[in-house]
Formats: sequence, structure tokens, C-alpha cells
Amino acid sequence: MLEQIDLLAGLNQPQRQAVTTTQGPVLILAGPGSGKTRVITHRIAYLVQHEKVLPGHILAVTFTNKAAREMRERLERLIGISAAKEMSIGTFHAICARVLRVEADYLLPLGLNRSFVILDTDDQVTLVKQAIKELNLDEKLYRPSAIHGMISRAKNEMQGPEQMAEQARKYSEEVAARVYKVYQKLLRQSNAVDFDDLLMLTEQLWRRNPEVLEKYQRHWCYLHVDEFQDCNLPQYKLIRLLGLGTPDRQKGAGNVCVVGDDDQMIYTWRGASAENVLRFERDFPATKVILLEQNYRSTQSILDAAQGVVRQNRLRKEKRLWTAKGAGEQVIFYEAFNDEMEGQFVAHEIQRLLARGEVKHRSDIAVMYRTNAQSRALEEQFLRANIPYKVIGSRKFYERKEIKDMLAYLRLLANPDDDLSFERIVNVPNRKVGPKTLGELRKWAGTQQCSLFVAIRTIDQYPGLGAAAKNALKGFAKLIEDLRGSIEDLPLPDLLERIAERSGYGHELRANAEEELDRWGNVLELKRVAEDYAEIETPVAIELFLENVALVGGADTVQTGDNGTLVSEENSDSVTLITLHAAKGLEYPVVFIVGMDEGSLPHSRSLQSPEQLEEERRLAYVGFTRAMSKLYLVRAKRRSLWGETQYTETSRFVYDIPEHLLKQIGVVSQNIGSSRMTKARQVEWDNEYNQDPFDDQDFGAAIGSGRRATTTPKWSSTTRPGQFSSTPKPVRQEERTPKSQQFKPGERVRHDKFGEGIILKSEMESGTEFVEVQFQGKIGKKRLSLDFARLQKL
DNA sequence: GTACCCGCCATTTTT
DNA sequence: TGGCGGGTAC
Repeated sequence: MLEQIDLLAGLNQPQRQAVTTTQGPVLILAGPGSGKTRVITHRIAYLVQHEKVLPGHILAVTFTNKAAREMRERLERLIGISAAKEMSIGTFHAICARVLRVEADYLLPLGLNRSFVILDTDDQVTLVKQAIKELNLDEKLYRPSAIHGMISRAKNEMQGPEQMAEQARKYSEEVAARVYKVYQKLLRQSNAVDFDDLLMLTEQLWRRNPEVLEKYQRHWCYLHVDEFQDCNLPQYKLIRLLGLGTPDRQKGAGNVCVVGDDDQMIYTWRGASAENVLRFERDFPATKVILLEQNYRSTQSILDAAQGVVRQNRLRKEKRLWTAKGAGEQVIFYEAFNDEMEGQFVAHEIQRLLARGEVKHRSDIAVMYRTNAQSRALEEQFLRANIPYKVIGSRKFYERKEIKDMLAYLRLLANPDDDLSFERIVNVPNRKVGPKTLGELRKWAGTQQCSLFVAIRTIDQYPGLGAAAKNALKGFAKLIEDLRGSIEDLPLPDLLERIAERSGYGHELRANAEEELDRWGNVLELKRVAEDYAEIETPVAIELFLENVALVGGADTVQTGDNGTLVSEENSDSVTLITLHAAKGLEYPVVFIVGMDEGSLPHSRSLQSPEQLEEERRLAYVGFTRAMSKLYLVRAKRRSLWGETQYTETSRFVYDIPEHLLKQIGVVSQNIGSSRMTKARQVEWDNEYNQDPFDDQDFGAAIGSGRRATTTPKWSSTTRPGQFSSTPKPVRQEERTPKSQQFKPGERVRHDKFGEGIILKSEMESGTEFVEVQFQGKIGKKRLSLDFARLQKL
């Protein structure tokens, strides 16, 4: 039995009230750093320990996967792993996906079955593109990604294609509505859903089937919603449906606890609306409102700076945030010469903090930015300075071609109707199935009213294709059928291996190990991720794995270095690179925010409308308030944008910070450029800076001359750090095994699953060792790749 | 059926 | 800058 922790100890009055108010609707308005997460987790623990609520009855919804995971970990510590396991904790999307799979029978009339796939953004856009083609619209005029955005917005307002058409104010919206209709048709044909569908379909399911809803209401009778201010309409409706409670209860008296802060609303572009708070109080009239205003995270200076910015907003409720921490240090503001130097400043300042012992761990430091693209400049400097870092929320790994290809195989195995995946891999590796053959197959599938894969079964009846093409298609179908036949007897990682080998894709990847593009290594990486699912029955494992990839993407595993290696977050002490959006809910002792200039932090796309500007302001507010003791605001006076150099203005948000809280270091900009005056001051500052023995010459030289930007060749994304003789190699998280032959014929080995055997043959193939092993009994001869197989010498 | 070259175009945030 | 579609040459 777990030792009971006093769940109320160390909580202030309103926090206690939030934890102990367990019945009926509760609205917690919580400022940044007010212990909101603590309150939710303690409230849940309190429900279990004091009110004897069964953990299975508790649902907690978060906005990001990271937040869900953190909440689960905290609860494990509070009430034990087994109790925490029984709770439902996840994002809206993940929870909805689970519901929809369980209730898949209700989806059949829509053309979806239990094996539906969740498309990622890329696939969604591809489908929109297909819809545009099908309607014979000009792709140039109607950009797929733009139309996709419009469709998604309509879905977030719960409009179907017809309603969207009715509501259309512009011609482009009318067009989008037409595309929307075809897009939905294509989705269903492929037995696929997009992110928005997950929410809309669940809402529909519950609304139209009261008996189903009631089942969930009885199951999840204690509902918690974090980041409530960021809910969009379908999400709100889900909360309302569940939270209104079972019919035998008084309406609006359900146990719903929502937590939010209107100043941190940063997803209005995804349909979030401040109205949710008003709606909530209207729909749940019994709501108790609790305010958490004491900040435990930041120094007064940081808090005041943040409030200085957000106070300029008109559409907000005024709050009285305070902290018992002292004033602390001033906020530091630094203007770099250009974006390259901006990254360099951050890198060197981090080294300095670490060298002086001001910060103990690299993991105490985060660098934040408005757009993902900004991470690249930082990464380059971090690699040069040899600072380990991780990029959070970067989906780069799962966007790689080889990974998407492997996943497409898996998806096609699970769901033969997935035309998108079919088209992706039917000719990967090359099977002589080109656009021509594919076009004819599409025609045939159209007349047969079936998916592309299924159409191959009857392809012999189709006169439009030659024998060679038909055989190529049938060969592919046979491959997939064979692979499907092995699902039952192989765990997921081994299935991936078999896919790679039987399809010939693995061979191709190893053969084309051009440059340092380690595509094969990435496939191995994917297999490693799949190891987590090795214990689960493979059909289920595939489903979970694909769902996890679609919904979680790279959020739980993060990228490091420039090689896109995935590392789990815990191991390695590294600096965090993260977008402002993804940083919500997190905290770090030291925070750098880069790109504090007009066009970058208020983003250029937000400058037209006051509403959007207010959102940018909130974004800055979220960023500032992540910092516990030290906050750096950094900007670049010129920035290269699509190859052009642009001069920038200081972000208006910097001017909103009370002057006495700001300490500018480095050069004070007068006229932009490198006047003699500026240069003189740069050198002066540079000397002061260089008193630190840890600082290297490179930095000083770069600052001093201010010419480096023009003499250094631009780094392209294909350039690898190893190519710079003077720069250190990036820290690899894991060295690959040495590439030499380890086994000789005749040696006796043991395999985890196949048992003992004798090596018959060993050969190297593009740097990978393959062995043929004669195992005992009916297992017989097997060819194994040592990249995958764990063989033990006897 | 594929490989390469040219010119065009974008340009946010996330599930 | 760089990714993509379309055109042309093999």
C-alpha cells in the first residue's frame, strides 16, 4: 500500500478549496505558475484517496501529449502506478480516437470501420489536392494547404460542406466547401479520418445516441479539463455532453472541473474562444469559480515584465498576480547583428552560465521561438559550440520519406482501403508501376467501386493494361498478402523487419547509403520505437503504434543533433529548443526568447488584425512567464528571409516592459548597420565579455569585426557540421554498432525467440551483416539481419 | 518510365 | 532559401 501523502499540505487557501471541491462544476481561473497542475493532480488524488472514487471513473483531458504524460507521471507518484493506470488521461484527440474504435459499429454507416487510420497533416493536404484535381480546379489558384486550412476551420466550427457553402462570404470559401465535400468522400473511401473528424464524430456519436453517451457519462463521472481556454467548439461540446451528467442527475450539476487562463489563450486560430468561459457558466449554473493568483514560479521582475505586455490587451479580465519571491534580476535584452549572431549569443551565454555555475544543468535552460523554422539557426550554433540540445515537438523524424514509407506499409496491412498509403508505396522500391499504370488502376477501381488494392484482385478483367503492368501490380498485392499472413506470428518490430526485407526496401536503403543520409539508420530507429509494442498482440500493436505516431508524432520523442536521431526525453542533459506554443505549461529556471522583433514576435501574419495582435501578445506573455529566475530577450537587427537580408525593428512588446526592469547588454542600436560608433562600442563590450576564460576567440572575433556574416558561407540544411574542419562533431546519442563481420559459419548461437542454432553463412551487405542460421526443430533455416536480430554466441 | 532542369512560389502556431 | 510541379530529353 502506498503511503498516504497529505494532499493539502503546502497548498494555499484557494488551492485547497480547488482540491476539496469535488462535487459539481468547478471553474478554476489560474494564472501562470499558480500551481495549477499541482491542483489538478492533487484533486484527482484526493478524489481517489478521500472520496474513494474508483480511478477508472476519472477522466483528465489535456491539450498536448506532453502535458498528459506529465500528469500521469505525477499521479503515479501520488497514488501509485496501478491506480494511475486505470485513469483515462490524454488529449481530446487521443480520447476520442479510443472511443471511436470501441464504438466502431456506429461508424459503419459512414463508411468507416474499426481499422480506420488517422491521417497526419501531410496526408490530409494530399487528399485535398486530390479533391481539387477531381473537381478540375486550378491548383495554382486554389492552394491545397490554404483550402485545407479553410476546411479545418469549418470543421472546428462544426460545419459540414453544405453549411460551409451557405456561410461562405467569399468565392474562395464556396470553392473550399465544394472541395470539402469531395475531401470527405475521399477520406471515407480510404477508411480514414483527420484530426477534426475525431472530435466531430465523437460529438455526433454521443449526441445522436443517448444510450452510448450515458455509458460514458457513467464511466467518466469525474471530468477534468486543463487549458480550458484553448478548447474549440467541438471540444467544448464534448465536455458539455459528458459533463451535464446522467439523466438522473440535475442538469448542469455534473462533476466537471475546468482550469484555464484567458491570458494564455493562444489557439484562437484553431477555433478556441473566450466565450467558452461564459458558455460554461451558462451551461453549468451551479459552477463554483476559484481564482489562483499567487505565482510560485517567477521573480517579481519577470512577472511585472510579462504583465506589462499583456496589460495592453483590451479583451481580457484584469488579474492581480503576485509572487512571494523577491524582485530578482532584471530581464536581459540583447540585440544581435544578425540571426546567425543571435544564435551565437545564446550559445555562448549558455556556456558562460554553465561555466560560472550559475546554472547547474543544461536541462534548466530553454530557448523559445515563434516559428519552428527559427530552430535551425540555433541548432547550427549549438552544434558548433558543442552544446547538447533537443528540439521539442519537431515531427521531423516522422516526416522523413523512409519513415513515412515504412508506416505506409504498415497502414496498408492494417487497412487495405488506405489508397493514400497504397499510392505511396506501390512503387517503393521500384516495381515498374508508374503513373500510367496507377492511373489505369484508379480507373478500374472507380468502375469497380473499390479501393486500389482490392481492385488488383480483379485486374485481369480490365483490358486497359498490358500483362507486364498487371503482373507488377499482382506481385505487389502478393507481397502485401504475404506480409499480412505473417502479422499473427511476428511481434511488431519483427514485422517491420520483414516488411523491409521482403519488400526489398531495406536492401535499397542500404545500397543507397549516399552521403551521410542514414535512411536505413532511421528505419532501425523506427524499429526501436516499435520495441515498446513488442509484447502486445501484433494486430493491436499495429493499431496502437499507428495511432501513437499520428497523434503524438514526435512530441514524446524528440530530435537531437542534425541527424534526426530520436532520443527519449529523460536521458541526456540538454538544452531545450521549443516553440512558444509548445512551451505552454512548462517552466525553466532560465529562458531565452529569440526573435524579439516585429514580424517575428508579433508575427508578420498577425499585424493586420488587432485580435491577432492580442494573441501574439498573449504568446509573449506565455513565453515570459515560463522563466523562473532569468529571462533573456534576444533579437537580430537583420534577418535573412528567403535568401534576402531584411532589417528589423525591435518588437513592440519590448517597449511594453517597464524600463527599470530591462537591462540591455551589448550594443545599443542607433542607426542600423555598422557605423564606426557602433563598432567601437561593440569592441568595448566584447572585451568586457571576454574576461571570462571560458569564452573562445571565435566569438570575440565575430563580434569585433561584424563582418563574419558576409565572409562565412551560408549553411544550407544539407551541410553537415562534420564538414567544417574547425567545428566539433555533434554529440551522437548512440553510436551505431561497428560495421564488421561478427559471426563465422559453424558458430553456435542463441536467439531470443528461435532458440539455439548454427551459423551457416555470414555476409556483409552494404555495411550490415546478414547471417543464415539453422535453428533447432521446426524453426529451421533463417536469414537474419544483425541490425535487428540479437544473437548470442554460445 | 525516369532523370534532370528550370522557374515559380511561399512565409505561423498543433492535434 | 528550398521544395515542388511541369516540361523536356534520354
